[in-house]
Amino acid sequence: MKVENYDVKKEVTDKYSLRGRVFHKIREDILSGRYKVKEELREVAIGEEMGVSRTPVREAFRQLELEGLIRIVPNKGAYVTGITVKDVRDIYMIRSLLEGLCAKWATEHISREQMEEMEENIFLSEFHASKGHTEQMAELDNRFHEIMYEACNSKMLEHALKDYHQYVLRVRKKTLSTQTRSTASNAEHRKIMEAIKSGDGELAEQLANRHMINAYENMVENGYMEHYEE
Amino acid sequence: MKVENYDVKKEVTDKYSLRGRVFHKIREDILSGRYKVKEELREVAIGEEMGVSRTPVREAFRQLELEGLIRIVPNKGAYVTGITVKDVRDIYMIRSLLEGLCAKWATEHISREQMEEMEENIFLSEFHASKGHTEQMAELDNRFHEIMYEACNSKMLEHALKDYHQYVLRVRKKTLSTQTRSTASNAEHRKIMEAIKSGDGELAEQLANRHMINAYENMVENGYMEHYEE
DNA sequence: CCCCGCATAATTGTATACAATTATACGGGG
DNA sequence: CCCCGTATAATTGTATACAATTATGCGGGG
Repeated sequence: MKVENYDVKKEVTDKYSLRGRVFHKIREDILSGRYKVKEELREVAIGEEMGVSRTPVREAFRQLELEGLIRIVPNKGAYVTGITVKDVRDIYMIRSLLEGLCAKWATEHISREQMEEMEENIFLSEFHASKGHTEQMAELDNRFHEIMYEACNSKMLEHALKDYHQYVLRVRKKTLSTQTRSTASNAEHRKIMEAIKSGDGELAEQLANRHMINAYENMVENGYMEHYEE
Repeated sequence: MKVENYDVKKEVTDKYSLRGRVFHKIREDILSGRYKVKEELREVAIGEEMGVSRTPVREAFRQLELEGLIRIVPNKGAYVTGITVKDVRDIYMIRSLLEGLCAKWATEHISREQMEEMEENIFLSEFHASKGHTEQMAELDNRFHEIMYEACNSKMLEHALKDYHQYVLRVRKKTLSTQTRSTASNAEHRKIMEAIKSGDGELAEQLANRHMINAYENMVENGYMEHYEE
């Protein structure tokens, strides 16, 4: 039998099975903060809430554990994981390197459509920034990075970066609501885009690199790290 | 209720539940090559072989999917994933950056015991290399990297690197069996160790960086990439 | 001969029942 | 009053039953 679309690391896209729906719902609830850190998730409770049995809930748990959102203790239960201040720092350092690599590869492989979407993204970002539309700005910021992840032409790198991106998303909206940072962020996005467009991979790498460091330092300076533990 | 050992991303260590045993068994069978790439894994067959029902097998599947060893197609089945030539290349490029970062951080955080194990590891590697003990050499090579992962003092980075390491392990033994490469590899390990010991993080980073590139180029030159698809 | 449609078999998805383990409550001894 | 053991309840782990989906094989029409 033949299987197409052979991703090495496949994300959970099965939104239409019960397990898939449970997975995405719990994930949403964790990221949105409905479930607090270290809160215990009970299979029956979640199953009843969604009108399903424990079976799909348990399977969703197994996946959420490997996604890093919960931790399962055998014979005990499933607990929402916390991200420590150090974890966030480490992630940004790792991302700094990988986003740089991604920008370099994107320079070599970006398609016409992707380039257009990126330019459009920056145009819209600057527009919404001038209007103070924080919601759209956060959305566009996420999308900018995702375009780059997709453009780098590497399933492995794309998956890794989306993973980390998702991870720190719990606090990202707060960070971007700072007017000054979002303006600076937009300017950095524009420079990265221009470097990619001009075909200067080395420059794109350096800029993307620096972009992450700046974002991290801004978080620290503004005390956003206090949202995390330890 | 309190939960200790709060890893953000937890690996599957539950070896004593049925599901845990199934997980590790299937993983072994995939890595050892018993199951071929694209082979379909049937829940009942594996369950019968291990004398368990489908339930623990299914849960093990969900975890193996996110580990990237199998791919589950909804309502169809579970298939052993292949790694393409490009995937391997991408992983080595990513690892090059991350191993560098890891070496730099290890320089700052390595403990006395870890340093001793690392020196011992290199001593033993050189010994077994001179005797041509390929099995032990592969084991020690893996362990060298794991010591560094543990020494970097970052759960996030350690997890990511172990992940990638695991990933390319399917073909690693073959690579190391080349006498010349293993000698070169040992020399590189020694230099990395010495840089860490002397506290030169920048140098350790560069060496670890280069070490990965060399390992990759050696694979290509010796045609080991042909074990992969595409 | 090939292609299509339908019946049947095989396989996965989910629900439920029961077993094993762990948490909780209560009561007696110190 | 506290500590501890035991009984009970709650929760997770596994097996099984059934539903839904997909693969397979066969016969008829072209």
